[in-house]
Amino acid sequence: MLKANRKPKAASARRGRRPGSGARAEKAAARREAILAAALDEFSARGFAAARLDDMAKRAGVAKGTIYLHFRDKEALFQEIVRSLMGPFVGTLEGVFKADIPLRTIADQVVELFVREVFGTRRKDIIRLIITEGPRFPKLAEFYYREVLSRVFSGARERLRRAVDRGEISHDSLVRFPQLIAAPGMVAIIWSGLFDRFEPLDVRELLRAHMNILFGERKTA
Amino acid sequence: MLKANRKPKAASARRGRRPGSGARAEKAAARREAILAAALDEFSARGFAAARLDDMAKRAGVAKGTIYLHFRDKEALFQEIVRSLMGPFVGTLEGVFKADIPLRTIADQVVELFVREVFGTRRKDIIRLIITEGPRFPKLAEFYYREVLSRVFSGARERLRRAVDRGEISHDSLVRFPQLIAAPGMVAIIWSGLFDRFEPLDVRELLRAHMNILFGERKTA
Amino acid sequence: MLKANRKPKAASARRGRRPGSGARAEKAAARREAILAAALDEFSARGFAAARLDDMAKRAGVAKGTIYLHFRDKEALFQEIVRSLMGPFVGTLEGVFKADIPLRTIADQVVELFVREVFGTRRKDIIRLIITEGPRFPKLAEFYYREVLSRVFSGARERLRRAVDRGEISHDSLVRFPQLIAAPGMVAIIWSGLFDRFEPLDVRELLRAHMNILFGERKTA
Amino acid sequence: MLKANRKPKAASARRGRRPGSGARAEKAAARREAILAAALDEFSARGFAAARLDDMAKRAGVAKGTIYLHFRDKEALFQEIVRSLMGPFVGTLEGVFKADIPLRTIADQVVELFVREVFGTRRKDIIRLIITEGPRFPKLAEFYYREVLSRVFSGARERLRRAVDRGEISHDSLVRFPQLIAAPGMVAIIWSGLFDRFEPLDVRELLRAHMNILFGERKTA
DNA sequence: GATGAATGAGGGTTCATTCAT
DNA sequence: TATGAATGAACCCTCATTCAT
Repeated sequence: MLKANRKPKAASARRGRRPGSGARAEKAAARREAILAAALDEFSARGFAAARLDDMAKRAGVAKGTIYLHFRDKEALFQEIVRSLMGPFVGTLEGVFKADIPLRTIADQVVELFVREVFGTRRKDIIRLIITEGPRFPKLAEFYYREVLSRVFSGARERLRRAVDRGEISHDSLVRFPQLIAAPGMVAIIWSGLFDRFEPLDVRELLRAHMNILFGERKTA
Repeated sequence: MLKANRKPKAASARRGRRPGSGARAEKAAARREAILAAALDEFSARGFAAARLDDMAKRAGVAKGTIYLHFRDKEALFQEIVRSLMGPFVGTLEGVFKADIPLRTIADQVVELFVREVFGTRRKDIIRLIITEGPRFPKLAEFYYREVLSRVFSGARERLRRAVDRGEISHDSLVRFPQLIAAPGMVAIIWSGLFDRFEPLDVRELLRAHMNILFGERKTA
Repeated sequence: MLKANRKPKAASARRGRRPGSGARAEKAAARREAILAAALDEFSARGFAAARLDDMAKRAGVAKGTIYLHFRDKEALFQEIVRSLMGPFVGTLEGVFKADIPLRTIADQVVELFVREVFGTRRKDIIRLIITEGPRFPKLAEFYYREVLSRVFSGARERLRRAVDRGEISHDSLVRFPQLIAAPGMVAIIWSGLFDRFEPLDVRELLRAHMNILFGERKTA
Repeated sequence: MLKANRKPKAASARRGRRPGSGARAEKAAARREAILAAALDEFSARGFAAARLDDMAKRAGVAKGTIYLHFRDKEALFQEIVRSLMGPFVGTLEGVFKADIPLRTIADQVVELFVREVFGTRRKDIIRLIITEGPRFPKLAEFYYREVLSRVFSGARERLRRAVDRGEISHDSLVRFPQLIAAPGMVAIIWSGLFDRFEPLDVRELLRAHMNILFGERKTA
């Protein structure tokens, strides 16, 4: 399941199934994952249009036709990458917002989570792909909005409203515009793909500075 | 010069020259602009790779071959769009930073400038294209960094440093990371292309809220 | 291997292997040959630049894309035609020069060989193509010089030197200029493509007359 | 009139015409010649198909459209080059055959004529073009056969027949195949375009050796 | 299921030819 | 007459998708 994911092919191994079909199913699943990983590489490197199924197949160690056994077409494969990688991550973020900890601590954790679990993994590439290819893939944008953004924003807004009520913050701008919290993270991803060679960006410091402005100064972790 | 430009064909009319060659030059310039505008439409709608020169020609009312009289190839045409539209805009921004007005006023003007001169024009599309296609066009990213970003950031940093010295702001985070100022604008552009149909974003309000957080509350202009 | 070749698809039939892959390999080879033959037709008829891959594909009974499974591009296809047809022929000629027979007999055999194996086959077209397209294909000319001409001339010179030593001929002009031996053959090929409809040329007689002048009269073989 | 020709634009100047139209006609003729010369350059360098009218126009110092004022199309221009350059040369050759001099002397003169007036001038390029492009231009081949070859061969045959009658030569092979006389010259032209960089050819020596074989030894001129 | 050879539509680019000026 | 901008047909090559093995 690409690199950013866990539990690879355990499901069938845990239960005592017929070894034959189980092994076959496992192999099929492994292939599917290999294809997804290879496809992400290629999509990231070249963009949707320029990425070649031939290269993905080669990279995944399968024949070109095999891809079509797992995905209807190039577009379906592309969308499935996003689906399979971003879905699992949402829960983690929702958990942070629901934890009974000070807002400032949440901010710190979100920064660390972003740096470690997004910027440091393939999820960075996924988000970049959503940004770069999304305009041409309405269904992808919709999926991402429905399954990721709306849920994350919803959790964030809830917690922020509580923060306003409790006096942790003095205005409701962030409730109205949670985008203001996420914006520097997005910009960091864009920047890294475009301008890092001219002017590298210390993402963690960028985000910390941002959180300090939003929620008040705090010593470095 | 696409839509965001002024003075169409005045230059030749002012001087008293042979009508023939002047009219021809004018028409050539008009065609060039028509091609640029049509190309921007197509690039915006489909992305660089999927945009067809055939469609651009049709939209511009010229033959396909005519495009090659004005631009070496598809890529040169693409880069020229960015060049011709963003270049002239940099000076305006630099002027704002150099004006002898309070930082807070500058912030307001930048918001208005962005809303009116970027978000309300084709420049929004240009920036979106830089974001979406830049990763595959190193030269484009370099041009944009060199001719736009570095100059704007340089002007901004200078003014911000003065603001720190004068006590207009109490920290130097924005000097280190001018990206923090621009981030919501970028996010607004991305958002508008991806999620506006699910959740429209009031860009002016977003940016104002952001400036309020960065530089302190202020009544609406 | 075009028409000048033998043994069609026997190789795989002889051994007892999986019928599938063998048949596939055979078919692939057959297609390759069909493409080469069709391409030679088109190149001969129109010249390199004007020959269309589309026509070759149609003539070979394959799709246009199939050509690119076997040859990198139009030029590679062109060079491969020359390579595959002329290569095998060199050895035959070399053999004649090395045989322990009188020079005059060699001359007769060379005439017959040329008439039967060059002028009567596609090799005539190949040589014509080398003459007509070579100036624009330095690599082709080089290949032909290296793999064909220099080897044939080398063999010829060696035998001619021996002939001088033995007194079979009284001068060394042909050692210095083996081109003098080949010239009428080349002219015959050129003539046949340009002027045969105005004045047909009896190639065998032409070459015999030439050999008679070079090596002395002889009754017809 | 290309380089190999004389008397450029004298015709009109000699007679006392209206200066206006005369100058105009002269200029037109000069342009025509410039175009022919430029076209020969380009055709020689790239072959008929790959030669670009654009380059010819540039090289001739005229606009592209001007070419069409003098020649119907690319093909007509090509044929006209051959026509205008080879025509004048035929008479010279015919004269040599008719002169009252020994056959052996004629042979020497033909060699010198070829080396100086063909191999050392643009006529070499013309002949190469006839060889390389002729197969695709039946009308060109016909013109060349009718206006050049048949006349030259006719003159040569006549003289050779006389030579046989007089006992200057003992066989009639050359009467039947005048090509045998010309062959090394043709081969020299082909060779120079294909293989000179691998193995340069001393054309004069080649032709002298050839004539020595055909007509008997003779000291170098 | 897995393969990869085969397909053929599609698009960027070139360039001979035309024609308004 | 001369120009050269404009045209658009033509063609090479790519690559997503199919399907016989």
